[in-house]
Amino acid sequence: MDTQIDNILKRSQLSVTGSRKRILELFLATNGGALAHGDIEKKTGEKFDRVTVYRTLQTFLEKGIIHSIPTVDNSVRYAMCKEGCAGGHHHDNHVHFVCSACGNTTCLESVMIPEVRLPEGFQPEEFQMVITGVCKDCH
Amino acid sequence: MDTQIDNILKRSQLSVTGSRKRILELFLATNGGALAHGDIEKKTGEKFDRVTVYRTLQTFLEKGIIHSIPTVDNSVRYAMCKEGCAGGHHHDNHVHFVCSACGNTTCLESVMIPEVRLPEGFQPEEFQMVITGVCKDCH
DNA sequence: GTAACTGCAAAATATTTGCATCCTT
DNA sequence: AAGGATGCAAATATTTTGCAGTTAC
Repeated sequence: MDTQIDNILKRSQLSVTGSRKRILELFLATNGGALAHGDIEKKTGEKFDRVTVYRTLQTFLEKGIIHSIPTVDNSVRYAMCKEGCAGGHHHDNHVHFVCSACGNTTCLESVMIPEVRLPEGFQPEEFQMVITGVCKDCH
Repeated sequence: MDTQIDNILKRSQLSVTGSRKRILELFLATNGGALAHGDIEKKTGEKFDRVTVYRTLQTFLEKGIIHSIPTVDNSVRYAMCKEGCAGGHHHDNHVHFVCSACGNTTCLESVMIPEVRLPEGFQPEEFQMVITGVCKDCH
């Protein structure tokens, strides 16, 4: 019997392997939160080679299973894509919230990015909005 | 006689030195555009030590002369702060546009970030909005 | 069995730190 | 003159690449 995780991988034509399952599981467990590369190494229990994590993230990114989130600090963070995200093209039009207290990034699924009017000549393709502040857990 | 550049540095209680002037000049010349660390090394004519660039950017950031811009790719980019940005606290509430063709980042000073309504318990402090697409020069 | 994935080693990059020297005030 | 800034060397950290061994299908 296939689990949800297996299905996600198969849908993207990826082999179902231990590390992929573990990492995907972590993303699901984080539930909308964002993970940096370092988080993944820690939270999986340091079982994988760092290289495998890099490659797995890269693969997930290409297949559209996860997307990267822009942050003001250097860190690159990833979060699971919701339905509607096909490989490459994301309709990831919700707001990301970075907590300055706990450092966690949350996808605010309920908050859509509002429309903006761009100056003449600018052709938008993708919108990203990041709000920094104090999240509801650190309040 | 003091130039604009000298004034900016003095206002932030920084010594007026060659590298700082050069880097600041570059930011002014970029006119709202954003620079990645690599751009600065290139465009100044490779005159400085890489370390100096790192430290200068760090200093400018602390003094509030520049701010960092979040991007979806890993790169960290910086742009000049406008008046109203004191050290640490920026009122940098305009939209940033990243061109997928030429790679340049532009501050769209005329485009304000619209208000959004956050879920209960989230206390916003800073808003960042990044739009990716094709800029007016690459159109 | 074959193609794809992983882990190890090592290379290539990027960033930080220490310290002696030089420049700004 | 004194403190801060720079440049060099080197230590760290991060990310990428090659390849042989292993695993999924």
